[in-house]
Amino acid sequence: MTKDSNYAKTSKALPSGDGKKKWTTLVHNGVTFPPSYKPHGIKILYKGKPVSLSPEQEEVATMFAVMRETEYYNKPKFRENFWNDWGRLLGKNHVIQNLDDCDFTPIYDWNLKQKEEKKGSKEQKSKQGEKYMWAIVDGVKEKVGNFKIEPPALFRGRGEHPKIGKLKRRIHPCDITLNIGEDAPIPECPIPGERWKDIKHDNTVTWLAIWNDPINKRYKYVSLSASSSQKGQRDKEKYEKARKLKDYIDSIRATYTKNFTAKDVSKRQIAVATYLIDKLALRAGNEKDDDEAETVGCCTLKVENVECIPPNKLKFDFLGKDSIRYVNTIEVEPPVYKAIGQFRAGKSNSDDLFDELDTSKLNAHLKELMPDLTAKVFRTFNASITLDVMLRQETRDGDVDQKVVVYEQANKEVAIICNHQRSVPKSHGAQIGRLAGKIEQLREGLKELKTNLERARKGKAPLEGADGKKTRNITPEAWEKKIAQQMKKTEKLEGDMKSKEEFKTVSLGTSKMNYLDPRITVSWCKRHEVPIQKMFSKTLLEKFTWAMDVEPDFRF
DNA sequence: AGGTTAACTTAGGATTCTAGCT
DNA sequence: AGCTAGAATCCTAAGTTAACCT
Repeated sequence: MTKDSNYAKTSKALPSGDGKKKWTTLVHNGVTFPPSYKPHGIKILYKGKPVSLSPEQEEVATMFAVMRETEYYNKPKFRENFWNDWGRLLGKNHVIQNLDDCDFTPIYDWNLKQKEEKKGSKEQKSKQGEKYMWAIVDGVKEKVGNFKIEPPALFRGRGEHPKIGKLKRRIHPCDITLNIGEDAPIPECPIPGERWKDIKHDNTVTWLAIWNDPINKRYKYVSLSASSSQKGQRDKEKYEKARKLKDYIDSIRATYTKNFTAKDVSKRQIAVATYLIDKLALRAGNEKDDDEAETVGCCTLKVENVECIPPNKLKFDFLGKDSIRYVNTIEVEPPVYKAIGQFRAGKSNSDDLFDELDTSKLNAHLKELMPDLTAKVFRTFNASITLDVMLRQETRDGDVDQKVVVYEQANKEVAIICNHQRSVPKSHGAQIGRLAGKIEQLREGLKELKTNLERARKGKAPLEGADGKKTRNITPEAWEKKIAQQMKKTEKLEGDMKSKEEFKTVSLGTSKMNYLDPRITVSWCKRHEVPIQKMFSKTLLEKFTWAMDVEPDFRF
């Protein structure tokens, strides 16, 4: 027992997850910290003249300088917030009086060169930190997820976040509370002369370390990796709950359909909101503070986010999680159309569509329909059932690659339902260009082949190739075969190009990682003799170990 | 009843790795 | 062998949920 630690006893925890016991023994080595700042001494220019900076001022200037090629750099809010924090470090009487007269090019160039040099000498990928990588939970060695404490940086919030560009200060051991087994040795603080904030022994929670985020008023946690049995267990429970929804969904749908026309507005709003969450896989939509980006989910939809298009279509247009835009026009049952019209009536654009509703009321209602049901369960359900049904319907006998295409098609459908997007890859334009070029080349080649076919039919020798090479003298049938091959090749490339264009903003990974019950994929692989390695990367295989022994006839 | 806090899941972008090409 | 596109992994922001507080 190490109850004689020098650390203050923490007062009883407030809400702590579900309060259930998460482990019996827990041993780990704490966390690591980024290296302290090494000043480079490169001077920036102010109104064209070099300026010396203190190491602290230089560190923050460097964070800004290296972001020159990012979208953030020219955002007024980003510059304003950065200048606020950096200006404070410079002090009121500093030579530098405004940001726009600063030229960070010397530091930017220095950084480019550093990166180049690092690439050249790809040494030191040493396994330092190896000991931090593992925890022992109930006697089992498990991987730790994120034992590296976040380095200081300029805050990169998504979308129009009011705090972008603010300095996220360095985290020290005195910010970190560790959670560890009572009998485990307390990890030595990795920074000499410093000490942890606190040590806890709370086995009702899963985190190993916690600190307060300096930018937003929220906690950051260190916990086990997704491959741990603890996380695996939770993951399985999540999918089991979503499967349970299958038994209730018909009655839930009947209930909300009936309530589309309820007299009570609140009841009607709950019905329509539940419908949207079910049909469109919308997120619940919690209230957000003024110091966050303005995004919405179902319960926080504004009047301006939903347009009624006669006779019975709704157009949704809003910024959701991560400020990703959701645009979708759907046809709805007339009672839904009518209800939405009623909710919009007499309000201004920025008013709440569901003024009688919030996530706690909604979830409270869902719990009456099915034990432990919450809004997010519908997303999991929708995604997984879609994959299960599509794979059963679409998979044909054939080669593995064709089956994988079917899977990706289903995966893509899910990603679209869930609105999982990515930004267009930088090289997308070039890639499309290259494909188009190849297709053009093939078409030219095709012309030549056709000419030669005609000539062969007339008994003439083939033309000299465009590349100046002599072409063999072959039969018309052989030319026809070549032409058919070439056309197939062209069609394939055209297909590639079309799907590349279609997929350019669709992100498949998020649903695979978080929404698709891995047992659907594993059982499908077993039924169709597709190696599971083809579907899951190494880390996903580790995350989904709990699903690997599923029966081939598993249905979600 | 509504606000706050805590804990855990989900998310896209950045960075790093790797396989399949010249 | 060296390059590079795309995949994999890393990073950390931004959601959801429920219990507690007032």
